[in-house]
Amino acid sequence: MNAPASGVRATRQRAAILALLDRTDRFRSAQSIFDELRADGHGIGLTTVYRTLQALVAGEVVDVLRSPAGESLYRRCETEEQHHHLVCRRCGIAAEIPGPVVEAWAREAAAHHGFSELSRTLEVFGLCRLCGTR
Amino acid sequence: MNAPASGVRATRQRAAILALLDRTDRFRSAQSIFDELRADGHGIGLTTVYRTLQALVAGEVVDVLRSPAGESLYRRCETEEQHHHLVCRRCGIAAEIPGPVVEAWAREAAAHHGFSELSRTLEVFGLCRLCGTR
DNA sequence: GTTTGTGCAAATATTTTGCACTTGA
DNA sequence: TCAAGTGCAAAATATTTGCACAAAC
Repeated sequence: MNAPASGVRATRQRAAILALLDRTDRFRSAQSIFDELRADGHGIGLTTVYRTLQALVAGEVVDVLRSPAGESLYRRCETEEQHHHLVCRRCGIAAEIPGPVVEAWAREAAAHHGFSELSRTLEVFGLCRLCGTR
Repeated sequence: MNAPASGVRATRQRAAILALLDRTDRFRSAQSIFDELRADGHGIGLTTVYRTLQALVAGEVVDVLRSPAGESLYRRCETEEQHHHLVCRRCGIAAEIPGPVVEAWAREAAAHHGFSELSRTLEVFGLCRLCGTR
């Protein structure tokens, strides 16, 4: 009657993805993560990259956002608290900006209109100092 | 030497799309707009729906946003001023909420981090009073 | 009559899924 | 052992594009 010890397994692929995410501070697409891992000689499939990222997002280990172009971009969270991102649309570099102000504002607006079960989406895209200069 | 009067042409299809958008207050997908027009007996192609919506967005005649599911949703703007939306994820109904607070906040954060050429994305998804009750 | 719009079919892009095989605990 | 993870190929989804034809001005 032992519980089957269900849980996440420590695989080579998962470790490689986490390691890559840890050494970058940019939002990356699944494809670009896949490409880099392949270039680094890791054997991994694109499907696995997608599935692992999905799991990491569900576990709140990484942040996702959709780029204006419609791609999902992933990055490791720096803070535990809820926050938003200021993302460079050219290089993907991002600053985390705290969100209490917007939070309060959104909650108030929602209450006013009788909305429930909110899920916010606030991402500010722009050009970072470096990319904006070029 | 007359200028070729370049501009948007008043076509049957364009009129049908605008009429539909005028008589609804929900965010609609291109596909659902297409389906309804077809059901109403209008001859129109999905491609045309996409292309027309694109043009209307460019002309700032309609608002677009991406649903959490990754679809583009379209609705006619009610106000000229910049604003955000509180969108029901079930029925697509939406309230427009003014954005000066968030605007100021975003601009400040951007300035602080040296970002330029901003484009905000703030949409709050939730369940409207009706859908939340059911 | 010329330019812009239309619509089909095909292409693209991103992400997901079926399924047989591998691997970690 | 054996449930969980992997990866290929194929499917699914949403949107765009090439091109011949039609419609607007």
